[in-house]
Amino acid sequence: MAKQNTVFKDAYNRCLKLLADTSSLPSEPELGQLLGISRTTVRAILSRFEEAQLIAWDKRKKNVLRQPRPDDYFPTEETDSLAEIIERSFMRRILAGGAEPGMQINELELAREIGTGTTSVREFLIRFSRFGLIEKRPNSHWVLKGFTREFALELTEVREMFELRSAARFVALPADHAAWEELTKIEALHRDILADIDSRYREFSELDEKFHLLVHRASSNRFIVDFYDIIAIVFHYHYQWNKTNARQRNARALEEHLAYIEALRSQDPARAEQACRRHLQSARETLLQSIP
Amino acid sequence: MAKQNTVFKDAYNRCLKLLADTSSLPSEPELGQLLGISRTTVRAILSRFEEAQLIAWDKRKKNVLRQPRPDDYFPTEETDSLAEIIERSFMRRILAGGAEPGMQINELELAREIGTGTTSVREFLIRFSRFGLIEKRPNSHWVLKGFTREFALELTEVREMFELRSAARFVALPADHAAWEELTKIEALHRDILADIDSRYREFSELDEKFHLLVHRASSNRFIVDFYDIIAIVFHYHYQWNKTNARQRNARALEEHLAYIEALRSQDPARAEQACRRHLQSARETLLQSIP
DNA sequence: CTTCTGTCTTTTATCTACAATAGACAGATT
DNA sequence: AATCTGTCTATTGTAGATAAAAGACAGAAG
Repeated sequence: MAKQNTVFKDAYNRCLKLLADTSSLPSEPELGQLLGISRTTVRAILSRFEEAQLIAWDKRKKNVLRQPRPDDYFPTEETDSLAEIIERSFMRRILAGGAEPGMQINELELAREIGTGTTSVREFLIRFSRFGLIEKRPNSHWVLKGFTREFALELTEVREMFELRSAARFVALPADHAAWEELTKIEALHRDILADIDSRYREFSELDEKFHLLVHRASSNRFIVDFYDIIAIVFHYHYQWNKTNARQRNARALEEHLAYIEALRSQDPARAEQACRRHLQSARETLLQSIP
Repeated sequence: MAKQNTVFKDAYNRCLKLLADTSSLPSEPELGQLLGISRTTVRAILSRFEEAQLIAWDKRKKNVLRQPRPDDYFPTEETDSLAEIIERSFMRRILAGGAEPGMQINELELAREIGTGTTSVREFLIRFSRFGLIEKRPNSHWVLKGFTREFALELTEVREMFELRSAARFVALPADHAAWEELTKIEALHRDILADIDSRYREFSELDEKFHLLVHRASSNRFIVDFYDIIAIVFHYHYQWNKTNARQRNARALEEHLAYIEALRSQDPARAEQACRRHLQSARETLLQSIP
């Protein structure tokens, strides 16, 4: 195989859902827009729809013949891009599995294990190296630096610098900035989850990422915003395999977020800084506690 | 060609210099250490030396037969790694040439132009993307974000945060830390260059990088240290193609560095901060002036 | 005359192949 | 006993090939 057709399969699945709601599909360019793909792929999907007797397709007419059945969908495993597969597989090895710092990482072995070519693994490692967890020895292997205490401390140090600066910018945002509206939505979600914490605490992780990213964006600084990727990925995977006290931890963070949000909304720099510091402090402690 | 033998050629050239100083070469492992290469490559070099009648090689005896001549060396163009070639070529296009923000970057075209395979170009772009100057549209081209005023402002904002923090750490370094000794050496170099500024001002660039890297290292934070790569590469290439007032600019920076170094050595946090701020301020102004 | 479709070309994502380089091991040498 | 060399194997860096996806353009349809 030269290229996985995951774009096609994923868009096909999403297009099946669109199809469930109408009696005829829109034009090819419009579908492309809607699904975020090129017309080439749109046409591939339409062809397949026709073959599967889902639509009757003649030029501009794309009439729906029947509702999609569950077995019309491609299995979800097939819709993940190779990069996602490699990322998950790799993160499991280094964050969940007992990966010792100093361990060598072998491109070929990794590729064999994941069942892909070396090129993709290599490109993943290059992209991943900016997270500071691995390092390349030229003409030789990669070295795992490990998800250690020092790593967590260095990460949180920068995070705190950046988030404090971003929070300071946030309170100075003009009243008509879209971020305020976004903040309101996020606040409401916090209250929703908190009201039903026992069954919904798992949704916190995603919300956390959204909230902090919103704050970081206020910095209008690409380096600060980009750095948040590192934080997000580390927290995402780390807590995914480390669920001790998840309910309690998330409940506390939700409360802190609410105080933080209120402080931001007050537009008082000192209050915002204080609330931000308090939350970052406890986030840091929680992270450090969970590292052996 | 599967792999360029630049490691071999570069090490060959360096080994020729070693050969000029002795009548017999050390053991293979020792040579490997000295040149930073594996024994396989050492043996390849020794074989070639033998062919070129430079040495008589029999097991442990590697007697020098004659002094190397200029034409024994490989031309320097052949000793640059592919990554270096691609980097230079690319940086010239985007920093020197009139590259408009929003311009599309095409892997295939770039590869053809440089005369290399797409894989290497692709990997370079991935590595380079962390500098915030380009961005990938998945399944499609890269977009040049451009070396604009905003870029410079965002870069310097983070730089200032990081360097202030690092300088604060520096003054707190224990007296026996190797950084102090390094600082003394760097200071001496500053004075040397300043004493003969008219003919040596071009050496500033390299010294500047060394000095600031030393300061950043005091942070003991990999993210801060790694970030300095971005600053270094941007300044390096930018001033390489932008030499207006280079002599004057460098002289001023040298003076500021000396004040900054003295402040660091005083171990007084307030003085260090002040000197650091002053220098960063003028570095920022100089950079912004040079962007249209 | 604007938007759509059919067709064609170009580029990207990925695999495979192979020379350069690194690295391992056993026997030779000091 | 320690270090070195000869030989062999494994991995990396890079090119080239190919299917998937993007994108360009002319003619068709509203």
